[in-house]
Amino acid sequence: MIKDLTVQTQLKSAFPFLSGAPAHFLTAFFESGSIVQLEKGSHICLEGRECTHLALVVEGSARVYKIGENGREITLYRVGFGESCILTASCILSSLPFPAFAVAETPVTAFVIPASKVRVWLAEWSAWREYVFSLVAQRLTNVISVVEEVVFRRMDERIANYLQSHSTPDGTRVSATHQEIASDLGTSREVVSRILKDFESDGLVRIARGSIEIIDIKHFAQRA
Amino acid sequence: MIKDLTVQTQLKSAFPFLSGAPAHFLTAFFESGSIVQLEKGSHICLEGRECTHLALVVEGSARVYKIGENGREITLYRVGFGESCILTASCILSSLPFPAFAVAETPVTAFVIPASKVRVWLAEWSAWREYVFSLVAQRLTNVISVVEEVVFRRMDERIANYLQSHSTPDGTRVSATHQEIASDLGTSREVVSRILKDFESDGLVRIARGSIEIIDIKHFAQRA
DNA sequence: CTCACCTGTGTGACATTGTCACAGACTGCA
DNA sequence: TGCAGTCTGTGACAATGTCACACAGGTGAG
Repeated sequence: MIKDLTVQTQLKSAFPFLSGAPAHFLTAFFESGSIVQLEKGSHICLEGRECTHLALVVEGSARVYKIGENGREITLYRVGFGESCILTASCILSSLPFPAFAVAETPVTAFVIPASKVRVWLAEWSAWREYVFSLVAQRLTNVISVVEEVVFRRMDERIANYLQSHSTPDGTRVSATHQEIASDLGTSREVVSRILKDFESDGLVRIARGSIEIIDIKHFAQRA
Repeated sequence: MIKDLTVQTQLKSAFPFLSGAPAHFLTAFFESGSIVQLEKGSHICLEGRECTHLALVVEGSARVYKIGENGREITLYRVGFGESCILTASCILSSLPFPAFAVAETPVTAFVIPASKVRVWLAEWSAWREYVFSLVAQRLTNVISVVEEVVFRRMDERIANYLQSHSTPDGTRVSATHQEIASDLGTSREVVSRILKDFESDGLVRIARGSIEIIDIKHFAQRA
């Protein structure tokens, strides 16, 4: 139950479908859910678990990933501001177990609503339905593009891309360990180290402990 | 518009959500759509195209796949009896372009309904909503397991699995060319040939043109 | 301060998988 | 029979994954 008006305002800004919602839905929405705070590193959903609640992220970011027997990982997608752990929704609706892990990468503030409400609102509340549907659809196309990357792209290209999209706004620095990059891309740390080393000897980047500096942005972009 | 009662019966058996549907939905359903026949090999959806209709498969099977620059392919999933090209639905709902190819693997009979109806019924018809939702959710978990396979499993294991799940009921024969197997698994024909050859020299299978015979089911199962 | 310890990175050897260029083998049809 | 198209086999090499281990930098305890 959310009574605090500033929190309500915060939720409205994160979830545009709330603006313009009929008053009774809005009331029901705030009444049914509650705000939870998750520490960095805490698990949100566990593989194989049933999902009884849906978490809508108000602040922070969570990583949804798969993990192999050997300990290698691959990130499927991230859940951030205004999004929700939609795989949960998908489990709620198809009654399948959750097929991956989700972990908070930063401290996460989320609004949590019970599965039963998720279903009911889908029937009655068109904006809610569209929100959920389009999120699931986006995840599907998203995961499909992960498949495409993994199957068809070369590792150096993928790493170059990764560095570009994770760089500081000026495009010169990336804060990440080799292991973190490897876990996102579904490869091993050694491979990342090796390829970064190649980039470095080509004069494209400078490697430091825990960060990479892109020193030849123009040529680097060609690799990506 | 479907008037033929035997066709209506056929549709009802393929799509259980029609049984027990309110009469006006049933009428609207049969009025809005039409049956199409697709030849084997014909394309259903093309990558990057917008989707204006949703196809519900009554008979036959279609393959949804990605294709890389080098011509390599990987199958994301198949659409068969009672299912629908749900990626289309997902495009309809999120207004994203279709991110893959779909092709009829056998002659396909499908019931085609316009995108506008898909949306309208979602709001009003709970059985329809559940059908569409759970299908999208299934695809999502499905594609996620493709990612898992591709990233974490060894090729020999994946091929062994493939042969098992595509074998005749008695589990002894598989009708497929090496290229077909490769296209499903997202690898190249040479790799499939090589690994099958290994299986053959281990006495597990016998290779013929266009088919593979599993001659040591017990030991073969251990590879999978 | 020094040392043990933890995390992050570098490296070589080898296995697996992908790519390329061909060769050969089988099938259906003229 | 001979030809064309499809399917499979093979060797060389490149890219990636795995394993074992070395080393470097920082940090806290003593």
